[in-house]
Amino acid sequence: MPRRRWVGGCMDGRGPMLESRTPRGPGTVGRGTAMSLPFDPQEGPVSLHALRHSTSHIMADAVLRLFPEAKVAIGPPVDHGFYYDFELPRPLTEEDLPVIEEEMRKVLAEAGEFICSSLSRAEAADRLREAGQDYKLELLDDIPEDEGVTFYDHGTWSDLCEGPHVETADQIPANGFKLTHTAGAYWRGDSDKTMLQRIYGTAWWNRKDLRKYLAWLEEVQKRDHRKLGRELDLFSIDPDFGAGLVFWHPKLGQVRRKLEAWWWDLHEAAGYWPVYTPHVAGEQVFERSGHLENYADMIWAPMDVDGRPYRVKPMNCPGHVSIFNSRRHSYRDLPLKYAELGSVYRYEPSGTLHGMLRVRGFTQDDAHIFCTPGQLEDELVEVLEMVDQILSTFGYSYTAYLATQPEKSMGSDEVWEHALEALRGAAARRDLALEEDPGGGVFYGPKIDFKMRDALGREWQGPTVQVDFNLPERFDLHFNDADNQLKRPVMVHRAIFGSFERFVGGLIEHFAAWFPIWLCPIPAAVLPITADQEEAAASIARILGEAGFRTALRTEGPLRRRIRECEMEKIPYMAVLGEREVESGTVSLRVHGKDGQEALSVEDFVARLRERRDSRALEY
RNA sequence: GCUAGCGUAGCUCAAUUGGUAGAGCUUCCGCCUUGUAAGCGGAGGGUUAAGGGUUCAAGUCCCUUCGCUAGCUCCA
Repeated sequence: MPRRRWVGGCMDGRGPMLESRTPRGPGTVGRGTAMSLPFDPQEGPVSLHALRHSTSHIMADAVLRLFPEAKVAIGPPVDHGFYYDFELPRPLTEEDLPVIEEEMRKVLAEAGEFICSSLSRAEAADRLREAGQDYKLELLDDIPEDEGVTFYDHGTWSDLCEGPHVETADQIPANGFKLTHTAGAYWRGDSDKTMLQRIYGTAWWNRKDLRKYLAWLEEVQKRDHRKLGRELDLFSIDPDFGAGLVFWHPKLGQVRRKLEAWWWDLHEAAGYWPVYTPHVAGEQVFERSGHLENYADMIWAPMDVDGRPYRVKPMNCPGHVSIFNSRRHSYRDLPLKYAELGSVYRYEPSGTLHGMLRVRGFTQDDAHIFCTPGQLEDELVEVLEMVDQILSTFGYSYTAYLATQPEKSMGSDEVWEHALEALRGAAARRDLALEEDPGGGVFYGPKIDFKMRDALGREWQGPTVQVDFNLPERFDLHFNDADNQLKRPVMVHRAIFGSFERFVGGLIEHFAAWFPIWLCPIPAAVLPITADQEEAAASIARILGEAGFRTALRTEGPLRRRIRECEMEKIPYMAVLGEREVESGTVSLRVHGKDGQEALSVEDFVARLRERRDSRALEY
């Protein structure tokens, strides 16, 4: 939640944040991906937050002038801007936005001061009823009896609102805001309630900041993994096969292979064992696991095999549990760590699908740790270590959130306490700061979720480490302890990439598809200037290929054109070969993102590629 | 799933008030022999997402289905 700072106006408005709820929202680029834009800490003398909130009032005023019969709902500030929800006589189109903006400038010219006033509930209700503002009346009803009711007025506009706002309309720059898009939004975020029309806008202290933000948005669009995926032939989705099912094309397949190989290396070194489990299972498995009961909506419909219902797996855990349960375990066996790149299928509503980021079939980098309660903390330390190693390799910074016991949960308080202690203890040993998310845990156990920040400052849902009390109970897991008593093992569920689809989709945007050498599908191109250098070029390409670097040998067409083509294909290294180079046994190296060229020997070129690859360097 | 919008060649886009589809790039074939982000010429390519309807006539209007986009709800 963005920090709220008081700015001007009066202090009456201490009620619930009528309009300032929704930390999620707008800034979300690419829906449903759990990304949200960072809140810009750069604030002027008056809070940007207040500026945006006030701009949303100005917009509501303008909309009511254009549509006098409109009803208003809520209009909070959000990351980078604001929105306001309306019930309108007709659907809005893109063409309406400039018209509303124009009207806003007129409102701005006459708005004057933002005045806050405290009203009695009766007065407030009268005022809203008179205005026919039913949604606001509903909000009024929800304000607790012991809290004050405030209105914010400017010009002829009056709105039930907690504030805070700017002091006068003069503080809102006429060239610092822009309406960006419209969308549907349920009243109170409830899919059973009316669908309202939401208008999103962005607002800044000046034109320069606005332009900077718009340029940033443009960059976001340029990096959209769907756009790059098409342009660079990375992946596709074929409606004949089904929405939300991803085809990894050769170049992206190569990226994934490298990730997988590295992932397995790390896991083997950490004592995980690879396991493989079936993609379908008799329905009773998911009945017993509780998935059918708790996640019925996301499990694909059953298929009939010999008169018995089978399901495509939505999770890998029951499979790993089955392996664990296939024999008796001594405490000496523990911890047991099973790892699988497990493909799962989940039904996601059609409207939520989004490129590789939100799909219906995906592969998790899944692993389950079965251990004794006493081993839990050590195991968690190791997981946190691996999380850090993996995320920092890509240059992601991250924040960790500890989700504690929710109201509805299973397992004794004692068990929860032990697990939380282990999570906290592990974090402390790693010097990992934990943001608390009280009550945010899943019903079956506490967890640490990571949010990672990408090159554009956007937040993505990252790794997760969850302690699970549910499955060991449901599948009656046990091990024989040193005192010859059968005991319940603790089960830890963890994924670091999350899913390859989402993670790699994110990587495409994070790197703008300029993958580091160790992942880059085609790290180098060799370009002979004329046919006379073709033979030498082919030999260099062969040397690079033997060293493990896929290399493009491009001989057709003018050099300038080939360079352009390689640049557009995002090949970071281009070795140009002319008469001079062949004579001296060098290449003229053109490196993406660097000006000019450097001459170096073929050996040095290979050495440089090796160094970048083996160190998993982020720079070329 | 919901609200709104969209679906024209492999890609990016055109097609006056309904009058039977056009460009650039890509691809292919020639020519050009290239010094650091587009050399020149020619050719090929579309049952306008699919199906149905209105009309003398539908890319354009209506309906259904599929898919996509912005959000909402939900999620790895």
